Amino acid sequence: MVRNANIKRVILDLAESFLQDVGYNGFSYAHIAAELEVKNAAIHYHFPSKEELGCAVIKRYRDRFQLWINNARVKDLAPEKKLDWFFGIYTNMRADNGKICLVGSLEAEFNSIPAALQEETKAMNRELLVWLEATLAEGKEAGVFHFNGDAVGKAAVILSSVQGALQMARALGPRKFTAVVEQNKQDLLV
Amino acid sequence: MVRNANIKRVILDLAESFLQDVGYNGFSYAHIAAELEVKNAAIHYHFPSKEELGCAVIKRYRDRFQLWINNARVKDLAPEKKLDWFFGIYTNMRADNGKICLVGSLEAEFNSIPAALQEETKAMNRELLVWLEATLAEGKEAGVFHFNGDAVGKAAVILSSVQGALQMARALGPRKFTAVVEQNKQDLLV
DNA sequence: AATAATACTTACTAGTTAGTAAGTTGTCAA
DNA sequence: TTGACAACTTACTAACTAGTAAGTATTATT
Repeated sequence: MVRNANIKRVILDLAESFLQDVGYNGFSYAHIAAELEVKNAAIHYHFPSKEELGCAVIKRYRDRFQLWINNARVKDLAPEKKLDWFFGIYTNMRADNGKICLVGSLEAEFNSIPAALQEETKAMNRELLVWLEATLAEGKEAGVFHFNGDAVGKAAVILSSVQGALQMARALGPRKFTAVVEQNKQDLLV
Repeated sequence: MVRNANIKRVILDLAESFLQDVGYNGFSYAHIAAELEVKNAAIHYHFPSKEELGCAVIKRYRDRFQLWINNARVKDLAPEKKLDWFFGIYTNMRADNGKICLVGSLEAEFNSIPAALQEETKAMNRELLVWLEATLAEGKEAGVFHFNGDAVGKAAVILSSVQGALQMARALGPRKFTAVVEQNKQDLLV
């Protein structure tokens, strides 16, 4: 029986969307099943436990990110264009729809999610930060980015601020997120 | 019967701690009751609904913040000392114990919390940001803070970055939070 | 045509959730 | 001493949670 060949992908899409919208503790198998007009057990057939589903979402996201940063379309960009691409990821999460990033969502609920999902979250955050550190160092070296201290500290400020800004946009409106991105760029470039 | 005269305060303390630890969807009346060695219904007696309890936590926090910023011990400080006091609030939340700020916790779960709690969260975030904007503007005027653009944008970056950094500290360790605070200070002062 | 595998549904469990209604106990004031 | 009130407990409900076991229908393979 093949009702939907991409059912596994669609479940992951929905889970990812729910994570960004209501968080890990905010959605259930019933929510996903209802969207797909199937029964709860159908979701359990594809992802036996919620922990596995959550981990699969993050694993896919990590793979996606690694594919992008190793692709020539990003790899060969100038540092300031790389940064624009990076901010674009967060902009495309649509703060205007109240979505936040996966890292922020999972870290906010960190102490009430399964251990395996905590580990995936750690790995994802590390990978994002490592790439940003390298990009900032590259840009400083090239003389296009200007900041005091090392790239490690600056990367932490930028990543945590966009993560926080997506959350802040829920309370204070999506323009708050745009303002944070613009201020970060201004801090680096002027 | 007066078993504990401060029971209401103790419930608020516990609820606040749970919010910072596991989030609104991560704790229940049963968790609070267990800590106090009473039954669930005892908590409902003091706070009929979880929504009211959540709101009461935030109201108390807002009052506390207003009291501090209107107190001479903060009001009369130099801008850079005001900022140190402000960062101190977040440092005292103890990132090393995996705690995050209330604003970040509630905004991460924003789309799955009651409307009244969303409003409290909005008000709290606004008040923090307004104070930070004024302090940054005051410091720039006095020549002790240096940043491009206006205080509104810079305040948004700083506030969202410390909010995000407390969450990031869960995945990458408490030193990540310290690094973000130090980088923010360096960006402003050097 | 028989068999096996896939992708489900039906029906269930045990645990947790917020919340309520009614009864109990201790304290205090008239 | 009586009664009112505060602060509970007991006992419950209806809804939801993740997860499972067994059965069913469709499709692919031999």
